[in-house]
Amino acid sequence: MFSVDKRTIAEFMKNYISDLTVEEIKDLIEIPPSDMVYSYALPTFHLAKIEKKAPALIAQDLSKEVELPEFLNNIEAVGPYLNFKVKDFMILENIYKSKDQYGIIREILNKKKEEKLRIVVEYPAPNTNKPLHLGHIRNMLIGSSISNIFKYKKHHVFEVNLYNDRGIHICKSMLAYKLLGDNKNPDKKPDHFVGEYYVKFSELKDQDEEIIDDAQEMLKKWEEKDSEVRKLWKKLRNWAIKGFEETYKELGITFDKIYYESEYYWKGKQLIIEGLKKELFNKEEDGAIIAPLEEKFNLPNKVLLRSDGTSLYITQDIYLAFLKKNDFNYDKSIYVVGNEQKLYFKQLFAVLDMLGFEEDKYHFSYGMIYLPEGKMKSREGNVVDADDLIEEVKRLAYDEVDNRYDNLSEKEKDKRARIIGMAALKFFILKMSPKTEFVFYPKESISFEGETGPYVQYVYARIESIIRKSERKITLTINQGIFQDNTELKLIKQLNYFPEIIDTVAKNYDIHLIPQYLLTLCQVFNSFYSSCPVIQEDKELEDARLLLIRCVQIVIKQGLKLLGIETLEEM
RNA sequence: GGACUCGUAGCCUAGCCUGGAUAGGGCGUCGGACUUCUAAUCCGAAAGUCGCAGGUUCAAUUCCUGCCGGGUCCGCCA
Repeated sequence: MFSVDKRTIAEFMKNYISDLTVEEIKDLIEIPPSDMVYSYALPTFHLAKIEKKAPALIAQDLSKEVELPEFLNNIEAVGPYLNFKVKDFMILENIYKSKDQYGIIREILNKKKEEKLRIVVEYPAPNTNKPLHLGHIRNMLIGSSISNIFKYKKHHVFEVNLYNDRGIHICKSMLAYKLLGDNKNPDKKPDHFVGEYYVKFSELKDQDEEIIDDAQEMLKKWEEKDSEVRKLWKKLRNWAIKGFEETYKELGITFDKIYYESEYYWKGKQLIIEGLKKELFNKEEDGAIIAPLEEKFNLPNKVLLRSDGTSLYITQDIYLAFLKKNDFNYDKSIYVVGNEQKLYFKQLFAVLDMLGFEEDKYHFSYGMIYLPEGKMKSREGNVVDADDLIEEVKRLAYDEVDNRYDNLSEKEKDKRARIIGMAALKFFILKMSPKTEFVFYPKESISFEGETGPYVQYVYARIESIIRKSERKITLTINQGIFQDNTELKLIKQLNYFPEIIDTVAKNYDIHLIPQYLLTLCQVFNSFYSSCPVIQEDKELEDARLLLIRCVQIVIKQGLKLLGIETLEEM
């Protein structure tokens, strides 16, 4: 096997270009427009400047000068570009032999040495007083996908969750339950049950502002470990978590470790006080401890400890950073949190740096999801509930399946509905750049046509169907020069980019490149599908096309797997 | 007030970090394609001052400055 990427082309061209380094050439190489079958292109504008020759002439001269290497089909000058076409068969051979490992083929072939890192990924860190919503879904999909990608790259990944399970917001649900709950057990999904009392608290507060004092009183008792309050707290918290776990299961996510804020929130205090002793921080007249970030970091100062000496959110987060390092001895720690907390994380990381905790920390921030009526706010109840949404996409998918294949068993219909519905939901969110903010229109957003998860799954199923119907066995012994059709060549071209896409995603956290890549691949496939019959008289061509479509299938399956999306052999 | 961020056809979105081939897709609209491997598909068409104005460059959607418009955040919430 031999895998060709930008670097391979650059190393080859270095033989003919003395004015630039391999690295410089590599950075110049681009991917030609999609209607061309060339895999890579070298624009000659830079060389033109150095050599004081017309770009088109340089491309011409180079094309005459170069000796075609084994891994290329041809090299051609087109205007100011020198275009390269990677040998078709080599690409298919790479995929067919390396199977699901194709995305990391360069590592396997040892062309690329990568350090194996220990990486901690923290998400979604919900509050334990209300159910998960659409924002959490985006968070979880991003968190688990980036974890999948790092795992695929053979890093040692630890997915950790953190429960914000203490504080005034928790006591609000507790108080409402105490007053109105009649000591009932949940009669629905337990996190929804708990969430109802959070909403009920708001209603109580509308009637009587002073109820907030009772919640404060309850918080005080909680901190004093009052056994009654703790008992109530434990009951509600466990219900909430039990409910969350059902949702995690639906989404297919699991965690290696769970942190509970309640178990360590006070421990950060010690670190702050030590910092104060080292004169890293300042004590205000009223007793609050402040991190001076303005001069050194050009950030607003941050309060680390309240004037009454109690912890703030950042107090415990500072401790947690040390705790995670201690637990996992990580090389890199990733926090998947929305972009509204960008400043907060800059401040947190700055404070940690001041404390000498100079680990590799990264805030993986993503854009907020808005509703047509504005920002989602749990308190006001204008949220898209995660479980409702999951149910809805499954229901919509069920109807699609039911309309097409009425005679399937209920069990099979449900299975397909689950896999297709979840694909639609996950793909819809992951195909957009994590940075993009978007408005979610509940009725229109989930579709099964166009740029969707089911569109990609459909290609997979179509291929499976062809392979099932063909009498031939898939083999690597094909006529290597047989691919002539434009759609065949474009399909093979596209297949070659998968490993480079994976690299870019791991480097830049651009998860959406995977869905975008798969869409392009599937669009080219569907084009191929309508113009090139696979099963046919010419068995030599059939064999070659069978191999080609199997390779497409391998890449689709692995690409979707990284996104937590399953494939179906029939749909 | 300050910091950050976004503005690409009627709607949604990719490309911007690292400037280069006629700015890719999708939805919707209009017109075609199921006696042939699954039409959740494909083919074609109409639709764009890449917010506006400057600047840098052989070359700007991409980099820089200013402006206009939206959003998020800004010491004792989480």
